[in-house]
Amino acid sequence: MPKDKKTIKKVVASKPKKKGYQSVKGMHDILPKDQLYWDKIRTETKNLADYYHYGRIDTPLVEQADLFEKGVGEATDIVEKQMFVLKGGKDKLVLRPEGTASVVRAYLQHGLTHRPQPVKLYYIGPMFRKERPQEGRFRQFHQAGFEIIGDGNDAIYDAQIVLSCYRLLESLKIKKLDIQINTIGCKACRPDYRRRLVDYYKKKKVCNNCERRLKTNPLRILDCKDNKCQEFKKDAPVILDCLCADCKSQFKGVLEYLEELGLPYSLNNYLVRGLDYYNQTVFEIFAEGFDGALASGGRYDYLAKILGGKDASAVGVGIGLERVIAVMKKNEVKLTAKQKPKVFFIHVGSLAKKKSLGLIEELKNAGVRIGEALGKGSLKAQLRQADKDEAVIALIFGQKEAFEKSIIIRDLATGSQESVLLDKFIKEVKKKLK
RNA sequence: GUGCCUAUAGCUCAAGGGCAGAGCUCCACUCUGUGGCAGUGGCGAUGCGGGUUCGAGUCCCGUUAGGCACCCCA
Repeated sequence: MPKDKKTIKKVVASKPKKKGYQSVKGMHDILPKDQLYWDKIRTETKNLADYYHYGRIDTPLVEQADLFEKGVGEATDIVEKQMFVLKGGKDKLVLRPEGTASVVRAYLQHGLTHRPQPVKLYYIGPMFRKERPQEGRFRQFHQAGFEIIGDGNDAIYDAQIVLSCYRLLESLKIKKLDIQINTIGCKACRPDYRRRLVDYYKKKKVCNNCERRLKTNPLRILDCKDNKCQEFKKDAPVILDCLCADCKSQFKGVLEYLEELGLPYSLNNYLVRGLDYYNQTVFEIFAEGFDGALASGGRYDYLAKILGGKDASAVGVGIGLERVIAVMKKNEVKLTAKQKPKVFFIHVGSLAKKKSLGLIEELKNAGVRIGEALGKGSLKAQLRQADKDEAVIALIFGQKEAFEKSIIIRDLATGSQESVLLDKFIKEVKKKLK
């Protein structure tokens, strides 16, 4: 009986269980089409790192939760609620939410403290934070990072980190870069500033969020978006007035180096960072095409000590690669795609098909890159493919050719073709390509 | 984590509660060993699970994913 077509379809379709799997929230596949961007980023990062002598370091994706709780800060959102905690086992393990703590851990663990200081390292890899995803913010995302560890808090290292990051973004054709920079003082002077800030804001009617920030992280009040809070900001104490002599001269030094380099920076006394380990220099880099920061970093002189190691001043930066790619796409940065092969191999018939893999090997050994559609049966389909791939010449190898030990070389633009013997066809192909 | 918006074919988009459609892509044929162009045909979808209804892509609830604004951050 011709029952309703739709009903039949539904019954059939619903039989084989569910529809299928999809990648989990905030985690994405990177398809071949997008690998162009990633290749570009990887090569530019490596080139720059080689030039400035950063050694590559890869640390595990999984670390002790402790490392970040101590390092990044117990009260930060990242640690408090954004870490992926692994179930099972007696240790509390987490997927790393950022790179710096791991790098410092490795620095201490492997005695890099006994290498010539400073130790300069770079990394590139995935990080994990359990946030609500939106554009430029994912649960698995990638960062490239540069770190300079050891040898005191010389301002020239801060400048070199900013420079490295800036040049990398430049090499990726990201335009209208804006470096925002600030200092947040040190153990000696920050508490003083913090106190003055709290005293000031305690008397104001700040928004609910800032009410909370007042207790957890008062410096954060400074970048509140609430209108009233913005107003209060005008008369709020300024960090620069509270700096100790060392912090003052350190910051001055950083700015002087940046000026010497001609890097365009703007002073932003309201810039603070969310991670606890920062001190003195903090900076973020912005570009047209994305609202948030593309990269951010700063000095973290206390981290090594916090992690139980010896004192080691350090400065570093992390670059959000998905954000970089978002900007590259908006700027329509052109990437040179891998050149398509100009020669296309076509087989006809089973005998020829049998010999085709071997022939292609010969061409490969001779350095001729080749396109093919070996699984397709008809000559027509293969030629159509050759056309789509924008091949210049086609090599047609059929039953007859297999017997005669020859092959047809066809010029795809003109349609003219000739048969040549197999022992000299490679030479002919190379001649045609010139 | 909070609030709001969205979800139809591989892609871009249609369909007043009443037969799920188009363009592009892909595949095939016209042309059985010769491509592009053209013509013809084909594959292929209402994210998932419930509910209301004679009838749901359309209305309601839940869920998953995406986006926006927060929070926060790369």
